[in-house]
Amino acid sequence: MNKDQKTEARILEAAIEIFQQKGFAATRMQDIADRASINKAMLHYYFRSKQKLFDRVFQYAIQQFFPGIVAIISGNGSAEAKIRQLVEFYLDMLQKNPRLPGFIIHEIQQNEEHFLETVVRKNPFQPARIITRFVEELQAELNLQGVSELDARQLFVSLIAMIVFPFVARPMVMGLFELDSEAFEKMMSARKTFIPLLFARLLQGQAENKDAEGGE
Amino acid sequence: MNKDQKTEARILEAAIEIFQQKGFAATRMQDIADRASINKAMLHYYFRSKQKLFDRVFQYAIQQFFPGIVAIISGNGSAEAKIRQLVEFYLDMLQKNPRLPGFIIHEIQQNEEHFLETVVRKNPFQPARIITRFVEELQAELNLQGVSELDARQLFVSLIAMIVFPFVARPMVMGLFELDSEAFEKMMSARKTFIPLLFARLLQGQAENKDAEGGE
DNA sequence: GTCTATAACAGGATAGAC
DNA sequence: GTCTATCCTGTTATAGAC
Repeated sequence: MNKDQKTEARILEAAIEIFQQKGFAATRMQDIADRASINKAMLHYYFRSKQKLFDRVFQYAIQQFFPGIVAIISGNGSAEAKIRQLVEFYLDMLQKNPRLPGFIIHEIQQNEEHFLETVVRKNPFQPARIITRFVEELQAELNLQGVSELDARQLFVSLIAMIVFPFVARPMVMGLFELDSEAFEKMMSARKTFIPLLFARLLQGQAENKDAEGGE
Repeated sequence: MNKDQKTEARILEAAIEIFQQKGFAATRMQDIADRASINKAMLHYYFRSKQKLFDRVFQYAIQQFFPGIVAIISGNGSAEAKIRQLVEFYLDMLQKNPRLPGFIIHEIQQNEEHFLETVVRKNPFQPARIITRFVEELQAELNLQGVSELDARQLFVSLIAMIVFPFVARPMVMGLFELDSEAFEKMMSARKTFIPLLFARLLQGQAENKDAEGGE
C-alpha cells in the first residue's frame, strides 16, 4: 500500500482488495483498515458505513466487467473477429484482476434482485438486447458455415464460460493441475490463442463446396 | 421442510440449503433454525458450533462434486465417451443442485490451503494424477484426429467450464438472456446434447484420408 | 430432546480529544 | 484529518427449566 497516496484512495484500494477476496459478509472493517495502514475510524469518516464503502467497490467492479462485452459485441465486424476481441480483452483484464468475476458472481447471488434491476433492466445500454442481437449474428454465421445444428446462444455461453471460469475456479484449477501462480498465468496466456483456435475450428465450414480456404 | 424427519436430519438439510445459498460468513444460525422450524439451541445441541455444522455441509458438498469426475475419467472407454458421460452426469446433478459449484468455489477461496491439503494432496484417489492421465488420453485422441494444435489440458478445462459455469453464474445468465427458472432449466437440458455435439465436431478428424465417417 | 433466557463476544459505528 | 476510547447491536454459544 502506497503511503503517499491520499487517504481516501488508499482506503478504496484496500477495500477493493479485501472485499474482492473475502466478499462482503466475511470482510471486517478492521481488515481494510489494516491493509490501508490506517485507523478504523477513518473508514467511517470517508465512507460513512461498510455498506456504502462496499457499494463503491461493487459499482466499480461492475463498471470494469460489463461495458467491455457490450462494446465489443455491438461493434462492427464478423462474429469471429468479435470473439477474438472478447478473448483478448477479457483474458488480459482478468489476468490483472483474477478475483473480479468470482467477486461479482458471488455478490450478485447475495442480492439477485438488485443486480437485475440496476445492471440489466435500468441499464440504458440494454445489455440483454445487445446480446440477443449478437447471438443472432453468430447463428447466421453458423448457418452459413453449415453448422446450424450448433445453437448460437449455447455457444456464446460457452465462450464466456471458457474465458471466465478458470479465474472463478482458480484455486481449484491450480490445485487439480498442480500449478503455481506463474504456471497458471502462463496457461491463461496460452488460452488467448487456444480459444480462438477452437472457435475457428468450429466455425470453419462443414460447407464442403467452398474452395480451399484462404490463409489464417 | 419435512417435520416428520428426525431433528438432526432436518437441521442438516436446512443447513445445506442456507449455507449453499449464502456462504458461511453471511449465514446466521437463526436462519438455519428458522428453515428447519426448530429452536436455535438445538443446532448447538446436535452440532456444537456453527463451524462444525458448516464443516459437515462442506464435506458433503465435496463428496457430491468430486468423486464423480474421478470415477468417470479413470474408467475404460474412449475419451469421447468419457466426455459424454461427464456431461450427462454433471448436468443432471447440477440441475438438482444448482448452487453446489458456486458454494464450493467460494468456500475453497476462503480457505485455499485447507482445500489443497485435504481434497488434493491427502486424497488417496490422487485426483491430480488421474486428471493428468486423462488429459494425456485426450491429447492422444486429438493427435490421432489430426488436431494436435489443440492442447488437451486447455480443452479439458474448457469442458468443465462449459458444464459448470452456467450454474455458477446462473443469476447473470438468467438476467442477461432474460430467462425465468423454467427457461434456464430447459437451456441446461439442451446443453446435454449441445456440448457433446461441439466436442464431436472438434474431435472429428482433420485427418482427410479417413473414409467418410460412420453415423452419428 | 426441546425450549427460554441470558451470558459472552465480535464488529460496526460514533464521540470527542488532538 | 487523524487518533483512542467507547457505545451498541447482532450473533454465537451456554445454562437451566421442563
